[in-house]
Amino acid sequence: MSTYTYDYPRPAVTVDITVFTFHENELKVLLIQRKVDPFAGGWALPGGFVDVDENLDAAALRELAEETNIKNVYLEQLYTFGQPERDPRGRVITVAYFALLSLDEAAKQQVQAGDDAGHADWFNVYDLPQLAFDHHAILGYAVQRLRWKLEWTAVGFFLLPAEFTLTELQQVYQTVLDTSLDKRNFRRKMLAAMSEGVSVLEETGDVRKGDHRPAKLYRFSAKAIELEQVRKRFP
Amino acid sequence: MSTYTYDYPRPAVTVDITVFTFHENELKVLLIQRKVDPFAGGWALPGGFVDVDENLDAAALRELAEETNIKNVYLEQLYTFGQPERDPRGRVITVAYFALLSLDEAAKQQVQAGDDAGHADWFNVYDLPQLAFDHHAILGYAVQRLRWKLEWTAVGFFLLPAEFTLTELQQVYQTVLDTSLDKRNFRRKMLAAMSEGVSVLEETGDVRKGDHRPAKLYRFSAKAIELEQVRKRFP
DNA sequence: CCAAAAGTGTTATGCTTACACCCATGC
DNA sequence: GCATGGGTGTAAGCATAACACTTTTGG
Repeated sequence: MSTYTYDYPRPAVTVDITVFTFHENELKVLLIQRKVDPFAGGWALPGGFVDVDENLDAAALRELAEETNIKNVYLEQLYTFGQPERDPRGRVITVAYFALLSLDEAAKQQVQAGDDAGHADWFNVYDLPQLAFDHHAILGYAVQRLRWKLEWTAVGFFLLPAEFTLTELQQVYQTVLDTSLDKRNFRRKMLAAMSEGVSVLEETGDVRKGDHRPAKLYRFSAKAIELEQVRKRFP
Repeated sequence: MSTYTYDYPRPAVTVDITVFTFHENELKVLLIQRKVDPFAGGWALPGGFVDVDENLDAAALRELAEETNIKNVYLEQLYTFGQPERDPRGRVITVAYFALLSLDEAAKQQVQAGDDAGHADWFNVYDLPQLAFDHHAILGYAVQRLRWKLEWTAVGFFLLPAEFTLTELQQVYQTVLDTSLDKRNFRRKMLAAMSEGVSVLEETGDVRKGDHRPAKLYRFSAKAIELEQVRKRFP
């Protein structure tokens, strides 16, 4: 095997990805069961080494696809964790990512473990196993970021199927923010939300039938992705 | 010289720090003039390689001290830049930091260049030279972060001397946000700002004498650092 | 007809904004 | 006494928050 030599020691660089989705009224995160030491058999965030000629974002997407078979996620960089002791194998700096997967994408895509991972599975964020490395801290940071983004931007979009009811949307908010919300105020606020003069939500015209009164279906308007940008404090 | 060998190629990891201060009504950033290629003679953000057994934050503080003689800054991680082509010497991933230095600290500390740097100097953020590498992008990102933090938290504190007038504080806001603000509304909002039930600003009882009517001096109350946390959108 | 979830308005309060004049000092 | 920056109040409009009942469907 060929080797690579440098004048100074270099840390290894990895990416780790926290993927959230929303299913059965629970906020879920995707974990893999490690096949190899350290922490063999333990649960961890998906991730792996960054190739030398590879973008960080690309590395995150590649590792996600390789280890869990997931594609088409919303992805953003979260934070870089570099405590010297965070990996018992030596110095490993990890660039943590934050990803959101909609329920229908999650259903479509078979989440299955790749080469280095035993299993891949979804866990309720509020009921987690022990995690390898400092992944608990990374996940905590990711939850914070998710809460913040949900309050101030329209990322709820990425956690839901293309069409959804207002009650489903409210459940996402309530679960992620870990609080309960007033139904009337929630609906008014959501329906009033505008992005560049265009409503964030639009009716599809369809309804979802259930055991009781059918609920109108909505979709996020195409332009409404990062809209509703953080409000300015000084006009 | 000893060498270090690995089975797979590893990127080098650096930190780069964007240090802001406020002086003579200008928002300034600290740059160093590079002595070595690439970009010898050009201006760049201070920074350098992370030691293998060193925290990322510690690396940022060490490089800042070594290259510019600056200590006692407010420091936070900004973003990690890892485009494969961002450094002509090869793959270098940089963890960018964001730092704020108060005017009196800036005055106390002789900003002077260290080993690898020709000069260190303060530049008006709105009137910059060409920067080496992707440092212009990093700086742009840092300015965004500063604007955001100034609007939503009390970081203005870190850019001013321990005691300051409300007009000086307003000038910081106006310069950083690149806008003008209503004096009465600004004062009311600042004086009303509370953190955990305690006023963010308190009068020192002293005044600053100038050419005209003396201005009351204020300080940030000790607890008022990250206070005035981002307001919740859902009660 | 009953259970269950969907859906809907009003009022009070507090915050945000826009706006113009007097005050204290040094020269 | 005058020039200069320091300092102050109010009214209108808007967004937020609290709160309970009717509607529609399936069984």
